[in-house]
Amino acid sequence: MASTSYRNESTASRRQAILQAALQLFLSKGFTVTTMEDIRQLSGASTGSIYHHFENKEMLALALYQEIWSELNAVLLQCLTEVTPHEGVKALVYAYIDWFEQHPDSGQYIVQAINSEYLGSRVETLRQTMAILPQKLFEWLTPAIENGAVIHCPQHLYYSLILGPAREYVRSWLKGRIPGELHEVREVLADAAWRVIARETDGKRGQA
Amino acid sequence: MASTSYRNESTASRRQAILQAALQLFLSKGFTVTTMEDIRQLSGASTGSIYHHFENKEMLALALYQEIWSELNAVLLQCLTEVTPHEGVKALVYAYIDWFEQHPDSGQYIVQAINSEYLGSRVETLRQTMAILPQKLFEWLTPAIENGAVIHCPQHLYYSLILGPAREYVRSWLKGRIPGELHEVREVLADAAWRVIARETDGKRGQA
Amino acid sequence: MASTSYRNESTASRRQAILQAALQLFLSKGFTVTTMEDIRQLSGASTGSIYHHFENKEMLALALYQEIWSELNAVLLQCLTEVTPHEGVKALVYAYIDWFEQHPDSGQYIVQAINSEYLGSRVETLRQTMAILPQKLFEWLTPAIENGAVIHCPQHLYYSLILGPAREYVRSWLKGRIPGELHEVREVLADAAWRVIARETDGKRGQA
Amino acid sequence: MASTSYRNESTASRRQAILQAALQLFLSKGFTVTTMEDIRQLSGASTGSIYHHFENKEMLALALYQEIWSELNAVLLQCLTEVTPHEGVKALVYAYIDWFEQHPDSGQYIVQAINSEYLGSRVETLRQTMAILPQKLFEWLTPAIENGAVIHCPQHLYYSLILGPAREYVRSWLKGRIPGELHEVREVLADAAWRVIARETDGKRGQA
DNA sequence: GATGAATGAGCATTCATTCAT
DNA sequence: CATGAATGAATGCTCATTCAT
Repeated sequence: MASTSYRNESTASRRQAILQAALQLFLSKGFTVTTMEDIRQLSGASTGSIYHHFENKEMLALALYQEIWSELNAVLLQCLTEVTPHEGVKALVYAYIDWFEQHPDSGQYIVQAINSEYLGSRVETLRQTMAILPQKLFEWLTPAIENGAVIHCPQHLYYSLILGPAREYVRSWLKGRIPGELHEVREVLADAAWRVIARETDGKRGQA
Repeated sequence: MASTSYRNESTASRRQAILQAALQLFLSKGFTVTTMEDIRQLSGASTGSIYHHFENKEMLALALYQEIWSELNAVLLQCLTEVTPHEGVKALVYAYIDWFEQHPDSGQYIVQAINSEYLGSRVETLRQTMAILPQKLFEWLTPAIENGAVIHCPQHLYYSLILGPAREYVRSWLKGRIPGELHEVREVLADAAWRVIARETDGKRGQA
Repeated sequence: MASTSYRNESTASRRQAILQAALQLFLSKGFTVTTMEDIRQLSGASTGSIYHHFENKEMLALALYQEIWSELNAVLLQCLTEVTPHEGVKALVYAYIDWFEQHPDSGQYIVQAINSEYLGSRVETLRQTMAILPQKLFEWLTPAIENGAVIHCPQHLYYSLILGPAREYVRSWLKGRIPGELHEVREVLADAAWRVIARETDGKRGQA
Repeated sequence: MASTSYRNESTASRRQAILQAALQLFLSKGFTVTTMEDIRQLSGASTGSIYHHFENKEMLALALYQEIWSELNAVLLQCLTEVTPHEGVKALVYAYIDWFEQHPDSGQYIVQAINSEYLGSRVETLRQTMAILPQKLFEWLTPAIENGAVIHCPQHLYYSLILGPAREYVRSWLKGRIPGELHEVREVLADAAWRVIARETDGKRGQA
């Protein structure tokens, strides 16, 4: 019983146990079909405890989303401490891909939950949280843009240009449509990401 | 049937009304969230009548799938009466694309239902029905294969080679990811379909 | 299909088919649990046809009771044509026992149905029908009572005295509590029945 | 529990209230005809509460059976603390009869429920529970059997020999077929029970 | 007489949520 | 913070019965 981490009875991890159980159930059965009773049993928490930590089922799904997104976000934000834009961008793509490879369940959830109806109504709440990274990224890139190392384009596009391809690839990989391991394509995607936003003087660009 | 004015639903179409209501609801709310009461109200049928026609909710979803698939199937099978393989294959792709453009709701349903959990258990029942067309297609192609007009390859591949690209494109279009109208790509896809299976004597093949 | 008599499509036997199906189902599943749909399937009749012949489920159970009771009654009434009381009484017991041995299902039904709740409200209707035999029996015995061959006692007791023991025995036999065949006890019960009501001059009576 | 005045049902007795309501309804209307709504109204519990305590209607009937059987069992087991076999056996019969006289409803239920279809499938579950008493009885009798005070016979027969007649009598009394009060026959049945299993030296046995 | 589609009240059961302890 | 009994609206489904053809 005490072997699985999410059934640890310590106060702090009770919340985590619930989130962990919800994650597994939402992924395997879907949000609608998963009952609070399912979550109660798998998490080892009592009904009341679940409602103490989360307002209701929908908010639990939302909290799960935010929890996961924060983790990923933290990992990505750390890349913005790299000294050169080239290194930073490559680190970003590497980190993005590595994180999904190491957390396929969490990754699966944030990829599919955002499109689901049950979070639809709360999506506004998420916008703020999710706007942080693109903003930070732009701020971090600003010096490079100003000194001409990076192309000049609408602010919100940098994020899509850099992580868009990786995101698309990860999505397909999660759906099982792409065999193999994610890290095999890290370098290709990272190089591409840099080439897309780098202002280059030679003719390499034409090959992309 | 039409003699009594207060019967706005003829016996034959009551079943259709239920299927039509179910289709709209399953698409807009999802299978699980849709209640039999929803279907009852939208279709105008009574609870008992729905259960008279369909064993239960799951079987209603299955029947809806089969009904739609049969329609599409009939349209496609008719193409196999074309005199030349070239015309037949092009007709097939045209018909496939046109049908989805004219029946986006039905199309949406059969595309997403097959992957859903609620039909999962009954999918075996569908296999038989769905195996008809590939088989008929192969039989129809056999003369052309034997006289060398069409390439020789494993039997079950012809269907995928001919309709696979169209299917993939339609899927994306249904998800709203591709703007524009479907029929704009009919010709391209139809030509490609023929080129893929045609045994050609000149060097055109290399360009594909 | 035509092999079992109760699925014969001829108009006359349609009613019988329904009764036969109801009998089997009421015995095996019980009245409440048996559905009209069960009866419809086993009888081969349509829903409407069942309701054409019987007002509702309760009345069907009642009609079944009366039908069976009439059969048994007819058999017993015929015994009252025997010339001597002794022969008549013995014939009565013999007929009673033989009928139950030959119609265990019908017998089971009339034995248990009379105690059930669902016929309770209609039992009054049955009283009249069921009062015929005791009355006829008394009338038939009257000459013998008057000439002293048969004891004198309250009118309604003759029936119980004569057929009571056989009835009790048959009841137990039907419940499977008594092994063996019914006719093995015919003679014992028949003799006892006569001895109970016969006015005898010797001392045999004391042994009973 | 008693501190808040508006809680007329203490937590512990809510379950009992449901069982009590079910008992009365099952006896008066029968299991099939009794609805959960009936039970809800009579017990004062909410629908959800009933299902919180009992898995479903069938399991409620089963729990009721076990609850009652346990009570009777406890009473009977206590008799096995009597010092002499003679006293113990008499106490057993007395206790059996007294319990049924004091709890005619509970008694009625366990007598008829065991033969009903709705418990049929769960009867296996009951076997274990019900095998306890005969086993304990045998163990308690063992010394007396070994020292010759009690006859030697197959183990499982002792229970039937001692309580069989009382059980049969109680059954008839419950059906209303036997007038009078149960305790009037306690002594006769208790004496008989002892005489049946006692190994006696004089000729009294022949009179039984 | 026969058919079977249609009806709708009724039932067992589920489940998110509340709240006293 | 934790517990779990309690709540009751909602849901899928059943089934006796009706009725147009």
